[in-house]
Amino acid sequence: MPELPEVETVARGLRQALVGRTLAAVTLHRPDLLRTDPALFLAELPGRTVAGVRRRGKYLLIDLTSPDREALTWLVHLGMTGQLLVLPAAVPLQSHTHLQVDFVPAGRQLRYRDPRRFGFWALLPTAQVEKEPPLVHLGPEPLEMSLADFQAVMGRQRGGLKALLLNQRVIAGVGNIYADEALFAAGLHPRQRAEELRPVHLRRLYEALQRVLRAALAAQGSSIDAGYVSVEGRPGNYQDQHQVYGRTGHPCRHCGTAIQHTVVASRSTHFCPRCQRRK
DNA sequence: ATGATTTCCTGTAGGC
DNA sequence: TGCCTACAGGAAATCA
Repeated sequence: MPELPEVETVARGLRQALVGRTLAAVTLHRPDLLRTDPALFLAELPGRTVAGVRRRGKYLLIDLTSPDREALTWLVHLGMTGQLLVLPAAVPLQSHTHLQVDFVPAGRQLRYRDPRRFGFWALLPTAQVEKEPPLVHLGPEPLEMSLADFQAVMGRQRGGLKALLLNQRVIAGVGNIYADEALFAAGLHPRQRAEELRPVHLRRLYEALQRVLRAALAAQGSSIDAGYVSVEGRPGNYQDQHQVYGRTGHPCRHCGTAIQHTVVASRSTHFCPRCQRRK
C-alpha cells in the first residue's frame, strides 16, 4: 500500500521525469476516479507545464502552470493499488489503466493504473490546494516534525497508538505497514493508550517512526504482491526489512517469540507480544 | 470524543 | 483442477 515512503519515491520519480515538460493529450478511461469535473480536467491540462511535484501525507501534488492561466495543482491519491508510471508511448496499455497523458514532444506517457480503484484525483487552484479539503485536514509531516512537535501533537491525543498513527489528521502519511513497524521499533503495544504514556515512551515512538520511515525511503518503499511500484515500474525493497508486518507466526527477529496477528482499529495488525508490552 | 462498522473494488490465497 | 469465499485496506460517512 502506498504510504509516505512509497508516495515520496513516486514524487521523486515524477519530478525527475516530468518537471519542465508540457502536457499534450489527456485520455480519461475512468472519469469516475476524478473528483473534479472531467470536462474541466480535460480542458485545463493540455498546454500546461509541470512546474513541480510535491508530496503531502499520502497525496501527490503535481503543479501545473500556464503563461496565461491560473496555476493549478493535480492532486493524486494512490489508494491501495494505484500506480503512476512513466513509460514509452509504445508500451502496450496494461489492464486497469484509467488515465494517460502525452507530452510535447511525444515519446513518454504518464499513466495511472489502479486495479482496485481506491485511488482518486482532483484539480485545484495551487493557491488554495493546502487550504481546502482534503489537504487542509491533514496533520503534520512526520519527517518534518521535531521531537517537541511530536510530543505536543501526541500529548494531546487520547486513544490507542495504532489508531492515532493511522489517523491522517493527527500525523500525515503513516499507513498500516509503517504503523506496525514503528510500534515494534518503539517496543510499544498497538493498543497502548497515548494518554497513559510517559514522555520517554513518546520519545521512543518518535525516534522509531523517524528511523522506520527513513529506512523505508532509502529502500524505495515496500512492495507486497506487486502492489506498489515506482514510476519506472520497479518494486521497493523495504518489505525484506519488515520486522512484524506480514510476518504472522514467524519468530520475532529480536526475541524469537511468534509474531501475533490481530485486529486493531479495524486494521490487520502485527506485533510481538513479548517485545511490545503495554506500559 | 472515540472506536467500530460499512462502503467503494478486484486479485489472490486458501479451503474443499 | 475448479469453484467459492474470505481477505487485503485508505478515506469518509455513519453508528454506538
